[in-house]
Amino acid sequence: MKKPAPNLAPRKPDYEKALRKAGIRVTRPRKVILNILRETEDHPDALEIFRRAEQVDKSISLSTVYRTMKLLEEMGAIHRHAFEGGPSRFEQAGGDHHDHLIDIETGDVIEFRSDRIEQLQQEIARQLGYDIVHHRLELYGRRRRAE
Amino acid sequence: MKKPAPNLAPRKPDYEKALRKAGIRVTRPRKVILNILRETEDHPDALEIFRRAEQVDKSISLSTVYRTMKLLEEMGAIHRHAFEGGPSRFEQAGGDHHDHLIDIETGDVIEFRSDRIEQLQQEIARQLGYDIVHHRLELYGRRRRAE
DNA sequence: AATGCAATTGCAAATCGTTTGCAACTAAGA
DNA sequence: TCTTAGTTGCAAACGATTTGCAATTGCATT
Ligand SMILES: [Mn+2]
Ligand SMILES: [Mn+2]
Ligand SMILES: [Zn+2]
Ligand SMILES: [Zn+2]
Repeated sequence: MKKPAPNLAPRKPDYEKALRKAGIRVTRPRKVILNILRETEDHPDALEIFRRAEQVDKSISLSTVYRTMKLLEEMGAIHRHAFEGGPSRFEQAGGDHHDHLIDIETGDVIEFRSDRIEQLQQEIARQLGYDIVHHRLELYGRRRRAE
Repeated sequence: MKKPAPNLAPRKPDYEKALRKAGIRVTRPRKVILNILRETEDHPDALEIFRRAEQVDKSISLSTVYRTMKLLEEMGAIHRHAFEGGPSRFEQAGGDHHDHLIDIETGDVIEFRSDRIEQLQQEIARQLGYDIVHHRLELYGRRRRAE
């Protein structure tokens, strides 16, 4: 008797299945990196992913992390963010689209979504004779002092 | 409706006066670079500014261009844009605030302004408990094919 | 299970845009 | 003119990322 997997938690896409489907080998380093990405809730950079990967498999190299990130990005499995001043940071794709507010003091990244803004962007591009392929909206701010 | 065309074209501020006022020396290389920035209508990168500067003064170095750009940025005289995939590009400050649409095929940069979006950003940040210090809105698109 | 081979790896070296150390030069006030 | 701190050009250093290459490995094939 097979038990249907409970599907309550936020969606955790099966990257390995996607890789195989794309004819890409599922190697040990990729498994490790994939697991890290599946579990993480934040926006780690390549070095941070590398550090977490090391703890699982001492032999993984930073090059492979970079190569894997690029591969996953091209597959559409992750998004790359080039926030001001720092290295690229990643997050798994698959969730709803959102933009980011970066706390310039702590570096914290807060996600938000505004359908109004998304729609206005569309209208602006259209008026200029363009179709938007993708966009980038980042708010850099500091916590408002409670007074 | 956003109709009235904003004054996106910057005036021609007197940078040299501003520099002297800030106790910064007005040297030959700086004069050359400043003139280029005052005249340009586009968003050149450091290398492009260097090339244009060379034509006026053969002895100028790329380092000095970079140093000058950083100086002017810190003074608030120019804005630096880190569009996707390329080196930083600059434009003189002083015009009205605007954001950019980048033609992903030609690299063209089109300026636009949406007070509605600006205001929505404010509201979003406020709701999240933040004050916006600055932001970045870039639309990447391709020209809609007229058929 | 053993074979064959292209895909993938770790490593080091290379790349790119940008910054920096330093000795020579120079703007600008006295 | 003198003085000196600010500025320069040059080359080397930089940080993030990419790449060449020989060794290794996934996996389709026997
Ligand atoms: Mn996010
Ligand atoms: Mn502009
Ligand atoms: Zn968005
Ligand atoms: Zn704006």
